[in-house]
Amino acid sequence: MEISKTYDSTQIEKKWYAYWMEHNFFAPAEETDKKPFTLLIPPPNVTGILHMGHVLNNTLQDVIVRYNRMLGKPTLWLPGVDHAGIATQNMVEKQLAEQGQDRHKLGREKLVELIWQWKYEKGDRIIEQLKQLGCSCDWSRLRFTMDEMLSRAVKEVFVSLYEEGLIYKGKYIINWCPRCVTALANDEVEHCDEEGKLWHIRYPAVDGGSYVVVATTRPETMLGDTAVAINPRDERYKHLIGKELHLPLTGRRIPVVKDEYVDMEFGTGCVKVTPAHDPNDFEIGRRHDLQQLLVMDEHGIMNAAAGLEFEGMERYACRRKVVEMLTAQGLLEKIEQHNHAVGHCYRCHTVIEPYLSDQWFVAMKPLAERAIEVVESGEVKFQPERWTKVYMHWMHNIRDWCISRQIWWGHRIPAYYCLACGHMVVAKEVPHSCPQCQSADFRQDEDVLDTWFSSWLWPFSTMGWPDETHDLTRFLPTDVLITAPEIIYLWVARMIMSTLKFRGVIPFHTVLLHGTVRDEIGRKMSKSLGNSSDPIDIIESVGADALRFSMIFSTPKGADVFYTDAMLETGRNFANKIWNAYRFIMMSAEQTSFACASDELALELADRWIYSRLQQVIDESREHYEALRLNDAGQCLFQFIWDEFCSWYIELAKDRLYQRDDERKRLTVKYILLDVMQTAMRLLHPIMPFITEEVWQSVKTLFPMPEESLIIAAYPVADNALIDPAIADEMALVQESITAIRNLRKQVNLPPASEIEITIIVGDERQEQLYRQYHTYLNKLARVRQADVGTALSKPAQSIGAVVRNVEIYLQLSRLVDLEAEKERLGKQMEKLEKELSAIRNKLANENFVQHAKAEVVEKERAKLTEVGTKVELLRQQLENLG
RNA sequence: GGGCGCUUAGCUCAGUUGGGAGAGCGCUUGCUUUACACGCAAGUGGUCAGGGGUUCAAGUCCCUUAGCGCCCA
Repeated sequence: MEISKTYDSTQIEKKWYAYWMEHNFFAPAEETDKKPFTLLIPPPNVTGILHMGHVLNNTLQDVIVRYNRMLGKPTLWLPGVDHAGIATQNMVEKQLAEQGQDRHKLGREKLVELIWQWKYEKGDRIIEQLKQLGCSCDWSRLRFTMDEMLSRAVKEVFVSLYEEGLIYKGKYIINWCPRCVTALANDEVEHCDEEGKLWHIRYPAVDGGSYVVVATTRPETMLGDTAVAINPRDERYKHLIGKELHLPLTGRRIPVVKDEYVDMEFGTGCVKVTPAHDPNDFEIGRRHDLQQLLVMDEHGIMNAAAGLEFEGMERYACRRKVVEMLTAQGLLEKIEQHNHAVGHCYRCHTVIEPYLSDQWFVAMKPLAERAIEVVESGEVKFQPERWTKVYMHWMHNIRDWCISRQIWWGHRIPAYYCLACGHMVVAKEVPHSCPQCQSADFRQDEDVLDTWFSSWLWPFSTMGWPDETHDLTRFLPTDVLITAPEIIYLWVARMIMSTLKFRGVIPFHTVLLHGTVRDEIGRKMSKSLGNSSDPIDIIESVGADALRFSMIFSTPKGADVFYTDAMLETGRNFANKIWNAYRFIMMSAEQTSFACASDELALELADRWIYSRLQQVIDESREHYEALRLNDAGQCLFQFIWDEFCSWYIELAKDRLYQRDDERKRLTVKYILLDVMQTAMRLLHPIMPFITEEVWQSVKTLFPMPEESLIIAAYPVADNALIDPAIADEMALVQESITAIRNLRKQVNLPPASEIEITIIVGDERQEQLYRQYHTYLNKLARVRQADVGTALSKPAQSIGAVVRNVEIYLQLSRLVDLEAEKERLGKQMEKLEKELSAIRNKLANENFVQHAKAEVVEKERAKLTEVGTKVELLRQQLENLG
C-alpha cells in the first residue's frame, strides 16, 4: 500500500462527506424508541458567506452532534437559513442601483420576485460551505424562514397574539433608519460612544427680558419642540412655571411644563421637549398632552413643518444651518464637548433617528413570566452560568417589541383594511367581506414583520407546527442550543417565550454561549474591517479537520478566541502526526491477517500501560464532551495520541515489530497498535471527522470491526479492569529513567547514535527486576548497550550521575569528567529540591496543618517528604563524590 | 450612570468542589535515528496586575486600587 508522506486532506474530505450523505447517516434513526438528541442550528442569513464566527459556532455544534450520534442516540441536527429581511433587500437594491434602477420604479411584486430569484441562484452558498466544514446536519430537513411551512406558523402566531390582545398597532417613537427607511427594534440598534457637542440655546420668554437655556446634542430637533420641561423640585426655575417661551427660528410659542423625568444635574436642568423625535420627550409629551410635531421625513430630510428655510435639507445640513442662525441671532450661549452613545443601524451603520410613526408591537411582559420561571427553576440552563444574569436582567426589564418593518422582503403583516370603510381585519387569509360594511375590497398592510418574528418560532415552526407532526412530538424539546451571547435577547429569550406560549414546553434544556472570534489585536472579525480570513481558503489549504481542531483546541468554553493563522498549524501538524502514525502502523501491519484474538496476546509493560492510559482517556474524553468542555477533550486526546501513543508506545513497539524470533510478540504488538489506533480514532472523530474516518476504515481492512462507518460507530466505553496504577507507576519509573539518561547524554554531547554503558543503583529487588526485564526499552530509547543493575553497586569512576526517585543512574565516560560543569549542574538541581523539601517540612511541622487538613493531603505530603528527602540525600552524595 | 467580565511564561491563553503553577506557539542546544523536519530529543522561562482580609493552606473565596474589554441605560 502506498501512503503519502504528508497528509493531503482535499480528496479525503470530499470522499467521506459524499459517502456519509450517500448512506444517509446524518438523518436520525427512525425505527428506535430511544430518546433522540436534537440540536437546532442558529440559522445563518441567506445572504451570508461563511466567516470565522460561523466556523466556531458550527464546529462546536457538529462535535456535540457527532459525539451523541456515536453514543447511539437517534440524532437530529436541524439546519436552516433565515431570510434576513433588511440585509437581503439592501443587497438586491444595491444591485438594482448599479443598473440605474430602484425598487420604487420596479414595484413591490417585481422586487420580491427578484429576491427569490437571487435566493435560488446564490442564496444557499453558506449551506455548501457548512458541508465543506463537515457539518452533519440532516439536509433533507433544511428549512428557510420564508418557506410555506414557516410562513404558516408566522401567520398563525400573529393572528392568535392579536386576538389575545398581545399584538397591537399604534403611533410610537421607534428607532428609525433613514437609509433603510424602516423601523428597527431596540436590539437592532448598536450604540457606540462618539465625541459630540452639547449646544446651549437660549429660548426667550414671551413676556420679555428673561430667557431659559436648554442643552441639546441634536439642535435641528428644536424645530419640532413643543415645550420646555423643568423638574418641579427645581428651585431655580420655579418662576417659569406656566409661562410661555418664544421658540427661536420658528415664530412659535411653547409652554414650560414641569415633569419629574427632568434631571436637574444634567445640562442646564431645562429640557427642550420634542415629542415626535425623542422617546423620553414622547413620554413627557403624552403626560402633558403636547402636540407631536414631525419635522423630518422618512429619509431624514426636513419637511414643511420644519419651516420654509429648512424644508428639503438633509438633517445634518439643517443642524449646521440651525447653529449658524442661532449664533447670528445671539441665541447660542455656548458649545461644550460631550461624549455620548449614538445609536447606529446594525445593518448599515447609519445613525438612527428616533421617529414617530405607526408601528406594530408585541406586548412582552405577559410572555416573559414563564420564561423567567423556567430559567429560575433550572429547566433551562445557560452555560457559562454568568449569562443567566444577563438573561434575567433583560427579562425583568422587558419592553414591547416593535415588529413592523417598512420594507418589502419578509412576511407581510396579515392585516387587511377595508377599502370602503377603512375597517381593519387581522386574519390568516384575505377576508371575503368586511364585517362592518360587507365590502369585498381590501388592501393588505404594507409592512412586513421583523425577521426575528419568524426566527423566534424556529423550535416548532421548523417541525411543521401548527400541525401536530411526528417530528414535533419526537424532537421537541430539543437538547442543546449553541449560539453567541449577542443574540440572547434577539433570539434565545424570544424562542423560550414563544415555545412556552405555543407549545407549553421549553425549546431546549441547555444554552451554550460561546465567545466571539477576534483578530490578533482583539477586534471582532468582520467583513467590513477586512480582518477575517476566508475559512474556505483555509479548508482548501489545510483541511477542515485542521481548522476544526485548531478552533476547538484554542477555544475554552465560553471564551473569546483570538484567531491567527498561526494557530492553524497546531491542527495541521496534528493531522499530519496522526497520518504518519497510521502510515507507520499500516506499513508494519500489512501482510498480517488478524486471526489473533485479544486473549492470546503476550502483553508486557508498555502494552498494559498504553491500555491502562487508553481507558482513562476514554473516561476523560467522555466527561469533557458531556460537560461541553470541548477544548479539554481536544487537549486530552492531542496529548494522548501525540505524547503517549506516538512518542512512547510506537517507539517501544519497534523492537518487537522488527525482531524475527517471536511471532506471538510481533502479532501482539501489531494487534495493539491497530486496536489503540482505531479506538483513538473513535475518540477523536467528533472533532476531526474526516481523517479519523479515513484511518479507521483503513485499519478496518486488517482489524475487523462490526460497524459500517466511524460516524455511526460506538463511542468507546472504558474497561476499568484495564486501569492499573501499579503498571502506570512502573512505566513512569522507566520513562523518568530514560529521560534522565537522555539528559546525561546531552550533558556531555554524545552523538545520538553512540551506545553507552550505565550503572543503575536501585533501592529494591523489584526495581532491579524491572530494569533487567525491560532493558530493551532503555536500549531502544536511550541507546543503552549495557546496564549494570543492583542494590549494592558503587558509583563507577569517571561518570556523571542523576537521581530518579530513589534510584541512582550513572553514565560511564571514556574521558575525564568536567568536574566544574558537573558540580554546577547537580548544584542547581539541589537548590530546587532543597527549596521543595523545606516547604514540605514546614508544612508538616505546622500542627495546624496536620490537624486541619484532610488525612489524604497530609499523607501525600509525608510521602513527598520521603521521596524528595531520599533524592536530596542521594544527590548530596553524588556532589560529595565530586570532591 | 447601572451590570458583567478580564489582568497567570516572550506571545495567545487553560487552570471545574481551596491542598503538586500548565498547554500551544516562540526561544536555546543537539539531531536527515528506515512513520512524521507539519519531525525527534534535551532544556530555558512565571512576585499568578497592586494592596488588604478569611483559612492550617489562596492563581482559586471576600474586600479594595489600577488598567482593559463588553452589554444595558
